[in-house]
Amino acid sequence: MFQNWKLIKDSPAIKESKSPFYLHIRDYLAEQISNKTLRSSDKLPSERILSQEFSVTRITIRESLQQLEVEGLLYRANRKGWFVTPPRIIYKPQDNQIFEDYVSAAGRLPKTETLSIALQESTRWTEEKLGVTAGKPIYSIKRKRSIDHRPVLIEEIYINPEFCPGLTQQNLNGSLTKIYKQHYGFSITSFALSMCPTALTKEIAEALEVTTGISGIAISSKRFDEAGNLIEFAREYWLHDSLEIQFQSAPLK
Amino acid sequence: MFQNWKLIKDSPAIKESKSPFYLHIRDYLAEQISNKTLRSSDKLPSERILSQEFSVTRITIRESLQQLEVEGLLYRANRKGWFVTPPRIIYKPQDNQIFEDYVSAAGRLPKTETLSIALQESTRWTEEKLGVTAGKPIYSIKRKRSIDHRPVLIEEIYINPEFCPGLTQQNLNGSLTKIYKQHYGFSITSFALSMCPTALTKEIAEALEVTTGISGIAISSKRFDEAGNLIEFAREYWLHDSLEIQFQSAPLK
DNA sequence: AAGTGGTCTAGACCACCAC
DNA sequence: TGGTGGTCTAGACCACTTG
Repeated sequence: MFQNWKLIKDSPAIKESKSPFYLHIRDYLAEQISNKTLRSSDKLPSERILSQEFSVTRITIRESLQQLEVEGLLYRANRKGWFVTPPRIIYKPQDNQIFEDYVSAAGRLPKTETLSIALQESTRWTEEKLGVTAGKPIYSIKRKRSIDHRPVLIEEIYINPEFCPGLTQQNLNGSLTKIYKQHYGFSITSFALSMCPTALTKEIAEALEVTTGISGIAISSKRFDEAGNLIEFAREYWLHDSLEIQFQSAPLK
Repeated sequence: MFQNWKLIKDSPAIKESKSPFYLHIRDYLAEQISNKTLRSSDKLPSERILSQEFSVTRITIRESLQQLEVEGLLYRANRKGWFVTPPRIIYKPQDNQIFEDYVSAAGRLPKTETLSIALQESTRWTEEKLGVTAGKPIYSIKRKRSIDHRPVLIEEIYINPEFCPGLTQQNLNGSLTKIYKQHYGFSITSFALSMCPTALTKEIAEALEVTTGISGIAISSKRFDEAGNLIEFAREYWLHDSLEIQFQSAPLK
């Protein structure tokens, strides 16, 4: 499979191209992905093998791999190796769609796993975000969501228990929106989002089984019911390579 | 200013912390930014100076700096050095606001510079995106936009000349929307956007005076007039550290 | 001309993972 | 236990920027 990977560093074509050799390796690997020699989720040979193949040091091959990581073509599972990134999922904020639904609609397999749930005292920070008096209890939920068995986001949700007492009794490995509707009789009808490229912290990266410090997208949201009550404040941390955000203005009048 | 930057690698606190030393340096520098010892747009000492200060090799200090770059706290101007990143600008796609307006409204200085403009033959790619028959002429414009004298995005715009003949005669260092309105009598009333984290190519990075391959946000858009005509197709490449995207659902009924 | 970041070599030891 | 990626040392030469 990885035979005949030859890219000659001292060949005239490369010497006169002026771009550094690690970018030639990058192009070479990108081509393998593009022509499907390397397919979605394939594991690459180890860094040491690759550095032998291309006759460079590990530092150089790592620059090529990191470049492809930034581009979203490759990812690494912490200490497990390098893999070809699966296609991005399309996220349409204005549709206010449920994760399970839009992932399934794309022909992929969604999964939500609850990492922790607690009824804890509101801090000054959650007080500010959620509008609950400091010291009062709020629900704090942490979940991990995967697509085709690859973890793609961690979310932290803070919920005002006034609107959904006994929430901890529910099965939270699905849509909160549905639980609100079925068990508490209200709907989420409006929301505000903020999306920001950031780096994934150690804690988030470990939960997603990726290397600390790679880039991600942080999405903060506030969600309201019909009456305008602020029900929850949430933060999602997505792998940067898993997401494409689409937006359309209101249709023509 | 950079005196007394001491962080002792072999101190017990750091040794027992388990995290790699380059992250301690990262934390140290992040703290200097947070407490305003290092301020927006300040230049850092050179990598060699920093590596002496912290008693590590350049490779290690570069890992710290690159980490802060991914987080958006530092940026580097190509071969000029490392600088503290200015605050992000907030971008609200649904407002369909003009760059000059939302940057000014944030108390910052916008600037648009036209890099090139041409009436060229439509390719298969632009044909597909713009719906113009291949071989027919289309306007192709490339612009650079800055905030407070820092280039933050490059945009490539492809326009169907059927709706705005003689466009090249206009001053394009401002809002195209305004030109459409004033000179051609139509308005942009709907649009579709797609936003995607990517890496900046060599060409884009050079135009923005940053290092090739750093992460960015690619925003593709199609914009339509009142009658639903597709006027233009555009691609913007933003520095990832310059942008926060905000979105709000329709107000309550 | 001096200094900067960009690229690269040739090693090393470690923590962790799969077998 | 052997191999992986993660971290780090101690250098080097180059292209480019700044004075």
